Amino acid sequence: MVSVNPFAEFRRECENVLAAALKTTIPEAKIETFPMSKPNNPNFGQLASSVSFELAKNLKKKPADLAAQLAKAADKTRFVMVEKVEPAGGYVNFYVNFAKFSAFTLESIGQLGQEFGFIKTDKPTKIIVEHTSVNPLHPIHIGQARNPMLGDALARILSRRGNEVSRHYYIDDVGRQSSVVAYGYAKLSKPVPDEKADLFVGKIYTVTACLVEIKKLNRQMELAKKVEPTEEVAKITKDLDEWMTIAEELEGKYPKLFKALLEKIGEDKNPEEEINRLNRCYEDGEPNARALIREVSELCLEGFRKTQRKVNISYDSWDWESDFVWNGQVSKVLGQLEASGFVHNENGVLEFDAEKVIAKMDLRKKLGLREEQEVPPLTLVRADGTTLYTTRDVAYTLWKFERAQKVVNVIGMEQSLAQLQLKVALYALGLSKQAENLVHFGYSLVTLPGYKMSSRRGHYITFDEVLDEAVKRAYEEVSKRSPMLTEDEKRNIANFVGIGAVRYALVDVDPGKPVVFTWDRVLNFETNSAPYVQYTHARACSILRKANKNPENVNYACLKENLEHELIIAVASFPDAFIECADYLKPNMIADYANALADKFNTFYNALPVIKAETVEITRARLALTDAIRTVLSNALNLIGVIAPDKM
RNA sequence: GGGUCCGUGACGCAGGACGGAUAGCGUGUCAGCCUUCUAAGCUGAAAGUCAUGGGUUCAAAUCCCAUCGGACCCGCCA
Repeated sequence: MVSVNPFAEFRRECENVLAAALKTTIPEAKIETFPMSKPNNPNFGQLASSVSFELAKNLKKKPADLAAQLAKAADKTRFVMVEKVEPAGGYVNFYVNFAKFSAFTLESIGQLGQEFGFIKTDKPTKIIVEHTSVNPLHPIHIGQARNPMLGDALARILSRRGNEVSRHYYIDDVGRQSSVVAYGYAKLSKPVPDEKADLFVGKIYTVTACLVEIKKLNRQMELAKKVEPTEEVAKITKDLDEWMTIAEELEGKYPKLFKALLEKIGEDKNPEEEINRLNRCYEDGEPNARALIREVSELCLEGFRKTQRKVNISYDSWDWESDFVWNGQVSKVLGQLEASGFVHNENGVLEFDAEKVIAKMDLRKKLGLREEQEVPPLTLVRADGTTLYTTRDVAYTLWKFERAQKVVNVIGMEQSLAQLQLKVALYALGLSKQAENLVHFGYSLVTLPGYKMSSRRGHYITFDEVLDEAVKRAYEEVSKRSPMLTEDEKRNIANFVGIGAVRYALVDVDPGKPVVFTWDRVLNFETNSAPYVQYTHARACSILRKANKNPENVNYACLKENLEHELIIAVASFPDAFIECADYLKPNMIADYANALADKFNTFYNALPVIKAETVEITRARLALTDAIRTVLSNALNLIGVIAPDKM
């Protein structure tokens, strides 16, 4: 007998037993679903129901008496995987028949192998997962890296769930920052990078942005002094101080580049204006602007792609934001929004009245908003006629929904409001179905101790740096722990250990919680890390390798130890964990699951011999168990994009 | 000012959608375990008002309200 979800079979049997018992004892009680939970103590069995507490209320009886009654009424002749049913403390406890359940579970895992646990959904859906989408201005920094780690894990998980998943990278090349970097790049006469391209572009961006900002502040200062000298001047002075400090830092870090840009930008009276003009030309699709901005963006993306290859992440589609402006889809959607009646002109700019839509369509509850919570309006178009990010995102979202039924946007929490307004815009356009299938998967920022990372200020640690350091540290570890390995082996191990450690560390924490970046957090090679789980997997492989035989005619009944039973339950529950993590989008759960299973296996490993077990029969059964654990660890790691090695 | 998210041993975290039995794990501290399948490991000890105060309930870390503390948002930025 093979099952895709062994534990669920057991649970179903318990439910049936309980339902039948209830029918014979208290036929008048109507209970649709039985509350079933895993007791935290194995002495209470493998599943427990607190149904008696609920019944007690209406029947005015003691829960303990009801539990006893129900347990007694359980029809033993129908038991397959249930061993016994016992009342305790008001609960009805179900004990699994391990002789049968172990066989059932381990044979299922043996049969299904790499597919075990990946239960397919009843309704396969086309899903677009948009993730990363770092602006093509600077290298991906460690704060932003949380995004692809989560996004890729989500894509893997949803795809394993049986959906048709497409991974999209949205290239935001229309924003004003793109014009900033392009302006600096042009001023330097389009230099050829002498280092990784995104790093190179990032330097130009930071220095240009800084110099332009200072120039702008200086001009504002002069104006402010003429009119109202006090408050305004103080604020500008403060900003100016900050940017001057940054300028000093940048000059120290990249003296040549700084000097060159200072000189070139100095030629322009008002760089701000030049940049705005470039931005306008780009949106208009003017050929020179197009060529220039696309060139810098491509340069930067070239660097991104290298980084992505390192971490084994790929995309099915690279979507240029500018395409939606140029092909008229943005203006088309603007027209539709205007026609919806929720857009008005306010001092020359177009505003979308999200609040009005919500009130009129009675969306507050649907959107999970409180009664009194108001949603601010969204500006769609600037006075100069250029569009804003969210406006363009509406057009992009419509495009996505032409290709998928569901869209998951992996975007930082700080954009929650914009994502909400985007959704409201879909409602305004009469696209309720799409709006409901638009998911904002938000996550909190990664900060540096003391301050926020800021690309514009050049304050960041790049993802590449972290990965390189991780691999370097992993190499030192391997060399120390396994000096006998060949150089190639060490390098290979260092690579998947280092990268795995970083991936795991960024996926492991609840996305809603902020992470303060420290090296030892990301480069953890001990318990609760990818290396720990990888190591455990390698250990299991090692045993199987040394045993050198495929167990046949296994007598699973000789797995009698508590540790073995716990492991059986743990692996049998993997499908449940997978379903939950897929349907509730909880990638971090998989990391926890893998770590918990590894913990249990390591305890088992230290306590009970496999190859040198008391009898050959036990060895065979334990090998089967070890093999199942190996499979499940590997499948779990696979979901979060971490390699499960045979050896390390 | 308004809103969203968060607050769990010294530190870092899990559990929270769906309320149930003594709240898990790691780091650090202390005491141990390599002639036995990989010590990136394991065993044991000390360490908790689950931010605070109310409420709902037979039962609250979990649900509701308030307060305090932290992060983020409220832009003709993205």
